Amino acid sequence: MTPAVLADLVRSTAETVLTEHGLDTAVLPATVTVERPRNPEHGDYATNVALQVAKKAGVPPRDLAGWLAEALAADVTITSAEIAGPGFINLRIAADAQGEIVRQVLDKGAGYGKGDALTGTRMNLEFVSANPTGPLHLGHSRWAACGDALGRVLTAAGAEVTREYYINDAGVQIDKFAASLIAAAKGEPAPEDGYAGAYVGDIAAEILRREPSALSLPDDERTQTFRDLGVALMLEEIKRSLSEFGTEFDVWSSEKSMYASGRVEASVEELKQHGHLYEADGAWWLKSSDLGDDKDRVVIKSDGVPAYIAADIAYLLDKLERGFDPCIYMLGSDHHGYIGRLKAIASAFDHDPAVVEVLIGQLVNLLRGGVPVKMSKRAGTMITLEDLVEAVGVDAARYALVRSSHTSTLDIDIELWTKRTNDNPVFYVQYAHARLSSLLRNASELGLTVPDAATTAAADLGLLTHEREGDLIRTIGELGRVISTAAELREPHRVARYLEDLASAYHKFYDSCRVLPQGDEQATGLTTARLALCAAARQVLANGLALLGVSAPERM
RNA sequence: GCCCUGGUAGCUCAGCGGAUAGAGCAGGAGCCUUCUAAGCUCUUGGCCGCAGGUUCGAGUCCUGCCCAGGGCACCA
Repeated sequence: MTPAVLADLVRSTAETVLTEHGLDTAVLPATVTVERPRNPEHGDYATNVALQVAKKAGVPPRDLAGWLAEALAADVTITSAEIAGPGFINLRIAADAQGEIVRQVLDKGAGYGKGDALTGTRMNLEFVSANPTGPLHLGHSRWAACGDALGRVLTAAGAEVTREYYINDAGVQIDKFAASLIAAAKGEPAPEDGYAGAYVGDIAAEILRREPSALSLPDDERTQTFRDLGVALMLEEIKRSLSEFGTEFDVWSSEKSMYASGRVEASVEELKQHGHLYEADGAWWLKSSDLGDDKDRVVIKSDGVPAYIAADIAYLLDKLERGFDPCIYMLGSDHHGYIGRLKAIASAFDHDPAVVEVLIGQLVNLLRGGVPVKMSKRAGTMITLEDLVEAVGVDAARYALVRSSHTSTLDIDIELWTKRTNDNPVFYVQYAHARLSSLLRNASELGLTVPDAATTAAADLGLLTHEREGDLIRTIGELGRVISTAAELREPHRVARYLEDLASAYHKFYDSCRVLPQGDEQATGLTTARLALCAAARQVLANGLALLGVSAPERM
């Protein structure tokens, strides 16, 4: 009896009950809420459906709850159904019915937890998109971890996801970068407004290694060489950092290519023809204030050069033409002003502005023992992704970044995330997986059969009646809902929190339920059932960690 | 001035309108001849920033205010 099956049972029972009392079944929601109560005394599951529909149905909630409870209690899978409070129904599930959750995990394996809530949606997920003018810093790291995890979660919920990185390889910042590289190559200090940091010197040196005569080229060619090689090398390094961080992209889009391919010109022309652009003070403006934005935006500057937004327009149109809905942008809080203009652009192309979905991430601070870490060897003042990974490792870095809601600022304390105790959530969760792996290895060494998809039928899961067993099974049963909720709300941190609950449920089970026989004891049916539960718990931990891109170690 | 995001235990943070608001850490007291003690158990600790409103029911939704961070370019 999975939560979804239980919800269906409650709904269909409610339908029957309403009909029997001559009431309209249309008042029932499409899916009724069945949740695990915080207080275990309130049962295994509880439903508030009577409270929800009583008013619409025109009956007192407790009366409706009473009828429903009586009908539910008649089902063989339900051992008790009691009315509580204003009209909740608290349910207890028969152990063998509940054991079906374990069977389902073993049956589906790595696929357990996947759903179809988002099946049929083609999503574009753009994240990181850091300028190729410097290494990835902490803010980018947050998006690398959250974006990657969100991509995995959305995919698990059935969406078709394209992960995309937009390379700002055109414009003024790139020119400044090139100028900084040239200065560094000459051994001169960085120009004002240029890029400092040790990496500039490294890249300049690499350019000179590849093109020893680069400095003596004519000005135009020299700038061109340093710009192109510099961007290529920086991008290479960014890609390597991301790859080592376990974050992969499907599509790398280039701002420069938006111009080269004529997309910028074409999309601007299209806006003109639709009457969304007007000329004033020698510039072309997008009439975005008519489309929900705060103000109008200059698209073509009075000197005839397209403004930055021109490429954004071309790029969004490109995404829309590729058929994505929604187009998700993960941006730092300093870019929240983008929301209005991006939605305005979508509107200008006759799309629902809701096609543009912007997630705004707050800052990340790095601390050591409560003291802010300030300097980075590499980037001068910024702390880089590689600094973070060097300090705590990939698993802890990813987990720390994805564990909290991206809407709140985040403090990551190096001291905490390198601890090997349960202060450190990633170790707590990984330890549960390692502990389970060890237990299952020991079972095999004892010659015991650990139930799998093929042999699960032999296990009598109705023997799992201990409170801690039930709690662990029901927690395992939540993965599907956690994934669909995390996907729909775009909140991958829910997966991490869930894993901590699951690890806790497992550790508590482990503490009070002996699995393997000791001494001269013989394995019993309970041994087999508990091994099945352990195999399922391990699978679910592994599935959840995979969604976060964090490893599930066999040993620690 | 306008916009965005926070404000929940000493600290770091959960909490998709539900019951007596949670976890970890920190403080206090316990549990290893036995499957990994990187674990578990008990315990101390709350005007959920403030004030109204909607609701059978508000930490959660709405309005106003206070505080903190960020943003409001013919920059990218």
